[in-house]
Amino acid sequence: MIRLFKDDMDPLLITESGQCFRWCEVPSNGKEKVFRVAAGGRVLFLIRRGQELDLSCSEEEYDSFWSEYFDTENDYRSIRKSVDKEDDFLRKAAEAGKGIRILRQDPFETLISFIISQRKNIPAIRSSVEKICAFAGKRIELNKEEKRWLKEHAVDEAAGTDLFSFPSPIEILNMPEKDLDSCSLGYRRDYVRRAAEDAVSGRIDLDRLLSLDDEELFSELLEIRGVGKKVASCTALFGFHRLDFFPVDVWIDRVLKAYYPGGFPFERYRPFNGVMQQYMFFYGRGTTLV
DNA sequence: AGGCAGGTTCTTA
DNA sequence: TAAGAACCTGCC
Repeated sequence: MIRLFKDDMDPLLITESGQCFRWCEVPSNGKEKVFRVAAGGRVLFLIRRGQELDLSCSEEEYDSFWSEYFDTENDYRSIRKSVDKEDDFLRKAAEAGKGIRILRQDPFETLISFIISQRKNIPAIRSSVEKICAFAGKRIELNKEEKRWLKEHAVDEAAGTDLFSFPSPIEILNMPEKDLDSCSLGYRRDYVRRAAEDAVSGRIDLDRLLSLDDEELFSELLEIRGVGKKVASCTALFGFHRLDFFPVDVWIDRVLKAYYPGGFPFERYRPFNGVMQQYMFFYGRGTTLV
């Protein structure tokens, strides 16, 4: 199906944005880049043509799941427009990051993914996450229409096979020890297992966290082993869709030091500081900072 | 071959 | 309250 986006939507930038680890470009013999995302126990393939998106899903599935996942409620163009004209760096960053959206990802998947992310580079994070899915997730089968879509767009069949959902807490808990050991988690393994245990036992109640305000949510996330300020902010921003969180990692730290020695104007961009963070992260990583 | 990667925890002063 | 070391693993 085809969907027209009124504002920003670029699968390439989202794949590279660092907010998600299960987006990727898949090999295709066609002229256009084809992207794939696994989320919510489903898989979707996408091609962008300007403002248009060619999607492998049905209209019903789009309306019932992907539309919300893409956060179509928010107008990112207007958020970009709010950038201070005098702020040269942020203006350029927002222009370069046009197409990034903050996805509405699953809280548990986001929590585990960012626990894994500490002291790892992005390819290593992706690799660990995929291994966990393959060991403990449920296999995702494509239906006829989706297979036909792949054929029509000259996508290698392999891109649609051996796909797995991100496991639930109980599925992670049920993993044989040797399987979890094979996910290259290193010292993060115990954090992951413990978070899964606590989610199963109810010591961590993600549904309850949904109802908390930003400040309460943040302090509750910090209680989780292996979760510090950075991981808690990322989980709140990407997993709970709290758009005002502003995770500070090594890249953002460099940006802040180089361009905002007097401090970043958080008051100005409330409640969308997290969106600005994404632009700054993306642009800062792509540019060489002094 | 040794250092480092989207941090957090633990120890020490 | 703050600085410093240790931590798994893979990759250059």
